[in-house]
Order: sequence, then C-alpha cells, then structure tokens
Amino acid sequence: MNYWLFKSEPHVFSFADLKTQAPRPEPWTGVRNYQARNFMRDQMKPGDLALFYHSSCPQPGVAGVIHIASTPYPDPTQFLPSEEAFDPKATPAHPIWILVDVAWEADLPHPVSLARLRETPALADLAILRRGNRLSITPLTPDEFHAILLLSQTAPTS
DNA sequence: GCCAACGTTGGC
DNA sequence: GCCAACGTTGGC
Repeated sequence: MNYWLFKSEPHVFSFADLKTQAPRPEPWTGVRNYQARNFMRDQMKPGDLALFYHSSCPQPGVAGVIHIASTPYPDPTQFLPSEEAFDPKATPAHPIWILVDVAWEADLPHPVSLARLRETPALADLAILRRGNRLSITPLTPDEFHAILLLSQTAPTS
C-alpha cells in the first residue's frame, strides 16, 4: 500500500465534486509533468489511499481522503485539440500521458489547512511544503499520511 | 496582481 | 548538451 497526495484547484474540481459522484470514480486528467506521471505509471496501485488537497483557493489544505480506483491508462485529453491539456506530439499508438481513476473514500472530521500542515513537526519533510514545489501528485510516507489524519481529528485552534 | 521558483522549450 | 527565455504554479 502506497500513500499519495493529489492537488486540485477546487474551482476546477473539488473534493466535494468527487464525493457527489461517489461511488463513481473520476479520471484524473491533465497531468503533464513527467515526475507525476511516473508516480502513476510505476508505483500507484488500485486501492492506494490518497489525500485530496485544494490549492489556489481561499482555504488551501487537505480536504478529504480518496482512493486509487484503476490501473494507469492513457489520458484521452492528450489527443483532443479542444482540450487545454492537448499534446500534439501524442498519438493513440504512442501516448505520452497517462492517468488513474480516483474515487471518494472518506470525509475528514476537519479539513487540515496549509498553515496547520506547516506548523506540524512530523510533517517537516512533506513534499508539498518544500519551497517551490509544483508537483500535482506527490508520495506520502505512511507516517505523514497518518499524521495528517490525526490532525484532522481535532478542530484547528485558531 | 505580485513574485519566487520551477519545468520545458528551443536556439546554438 | 548547454542555458537563457518563457510559461506555469501557487501562496499571499
């Protein structure tokens, strides 16, 4: 079992959107970064758990728990010129980008804000807290995953 | 809207 | 293969 963190801008696609359609999974389209792609291709397994992180929004932070619901397969948006994530170098015979399906797993008792993540010593090495981090998919250690779940058990103090 | 930081691109 | 320029990300 591996653990992951998926970033999304909630005005584009939010944890609430994913919950609304549960148990139907959502194809995680649009990843166009090789490192994030390789995590999906090489390490992700159906049943892996992940945290859904909201970025570029009034309350950035971890919104809920999701699970990986498929093996990797080609991201169809790479072939569609109408898509923002269209890649003219990709063809169905030679796809460049892949995705996995994700599905709602559980709500958190309390969302965990970016500020709380930053002030938690156990999360000092969290990938998304590193300066200049821009990866939309990052691995979590089991300890990090469980530390964030533990944080979510209590309401923020401020 | 600003700015720092990063990945990608493309000329050489 | 280098590296400057560029576009994007994301918090504030």
